[in-house]
Amino acid sequence: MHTCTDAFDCFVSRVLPKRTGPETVRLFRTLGSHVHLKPDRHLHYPDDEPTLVFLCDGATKLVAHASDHREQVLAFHFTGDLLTLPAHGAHSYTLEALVDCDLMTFPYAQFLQAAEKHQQVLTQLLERSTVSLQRSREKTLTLGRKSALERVSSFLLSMAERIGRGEGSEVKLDLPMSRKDIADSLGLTIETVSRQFTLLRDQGLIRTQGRSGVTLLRVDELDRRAGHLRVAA
Amino acid sequence: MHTCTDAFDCFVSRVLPKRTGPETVRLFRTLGSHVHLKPDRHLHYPDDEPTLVFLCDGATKLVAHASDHREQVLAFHFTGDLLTLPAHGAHSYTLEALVDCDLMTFPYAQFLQAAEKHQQVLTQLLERSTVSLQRSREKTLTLGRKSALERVSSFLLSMAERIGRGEGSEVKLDLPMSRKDIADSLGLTIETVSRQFTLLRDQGLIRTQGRSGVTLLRVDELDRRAGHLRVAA
DNA sequence: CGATGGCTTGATCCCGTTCAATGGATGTGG
DNA sequence: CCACATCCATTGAACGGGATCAAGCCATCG
Repeated sequence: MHTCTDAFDCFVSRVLPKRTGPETVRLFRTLGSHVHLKPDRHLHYPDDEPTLVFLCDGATKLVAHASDHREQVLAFHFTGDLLTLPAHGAHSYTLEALVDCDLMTFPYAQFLQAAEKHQQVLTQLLERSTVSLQRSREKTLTLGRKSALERVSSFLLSMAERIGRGEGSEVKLDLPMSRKDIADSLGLTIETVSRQFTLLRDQGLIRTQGRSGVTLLRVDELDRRAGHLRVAA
Repeated sequence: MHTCTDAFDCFVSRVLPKRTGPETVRLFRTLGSHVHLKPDRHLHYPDDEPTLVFLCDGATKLVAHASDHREQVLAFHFTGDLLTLPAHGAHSYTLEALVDCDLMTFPYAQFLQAAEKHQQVLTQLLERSTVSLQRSREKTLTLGRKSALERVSSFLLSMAERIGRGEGSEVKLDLPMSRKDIADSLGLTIETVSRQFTLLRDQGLIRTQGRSGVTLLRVDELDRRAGHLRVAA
């Protein structure tokens, strides 16, 4: 763990307002640490206080751990995402890399204090926190009231929005997470996820290439399968 | 819907910093509306932009609606809570009163603009948003990986924290929500929730009085039943 | 090209749902 | 203040979707 100019610069340009004074930039630099994570490794952070993480490059999963070694993936994150790792309470949390990752970490309380005089940073934190909350709420609905097929359809549509490359009416995806990760995110088992992929493939809604490649062929039909109220145009 | 000094004053004292200038208070007053909701009625709000709600008094549930008339309770709120109603996307949302409620509503974007010069308000919004996110994440774990008994135990412990009255080693609860609401919050059916209540009663962990009264007799055992990693002291 | 680990497919089981009936708390009119 | 009606909660029996257990399959990498 050392301070790396590259990653920090990435943080500055993506999170701090354009015209931030050099002394403020220096303050944030003293608070932040650069960490590189290899796939399947998790971030070590103090478990008694929250940590703010900026994902400069890569993809991660935020995992909650319950008793009996059960795991639930709370969220996936991609390049440019800003996230807060909660202090451990009734459950514990880990941030794990799906691919090689570069991230900047900050002690949450100190970061907030430093940001207090810069409402643009606060506003941005609030905005991103709201987006996270919104995603988490959608996931709550998905886990609470949807069937396996609906969950997998929702997942694919959600990934399409975040990392999909549109090609005409199709959307191409290169999933950085394994079937196990998807299952842990949707409250299902590997086997069930696999069966839903097969089902969607047999219905002609998706095409799969190898382990990580997925092409969405009929987004409208997926919306319907996902149990969405409004179907995308 | 009209401007009511009482409810607004409640908002001012609970959300705005102590020394807020009268012109700022006036600005927030022009943005906010006071609404009284009777039990089972829901708040009407524009579905294309988020709304900020301060719950002056009462208890509400935030409900997400999927296709096929399925409902998922995303969160319960109690007196003093500040919450954001999202704009409708793939799903729609309603805020419904569990008991008589007084609330102040603000257009989110305008509220944020008014708050921009007052970082204490921003900080508070951020703080409350973080708490909501944290609760939502706990719920995600609960819905994704826990059994019916664990879910109901988690629910009771969570309610104990928020509206419980400790009496010695016992905690007394007066639940404002019905079994249906609890079921919709936990991704279960009324019948299953009822069965878990019976189970916990038979095991001597809780006592029930009428429909809404619950006394937690063994918090430590409930923690264990809830699948928590750490058991409360 | 062969080994490894993840993915897919199949058979059986179980927890929570569904359907159905009973029980009991709350509230109203006599 | 009690009888009754209503609605919610509880209890029971049967069903089903996804989990579990168990093989095979095939991408990916040495």
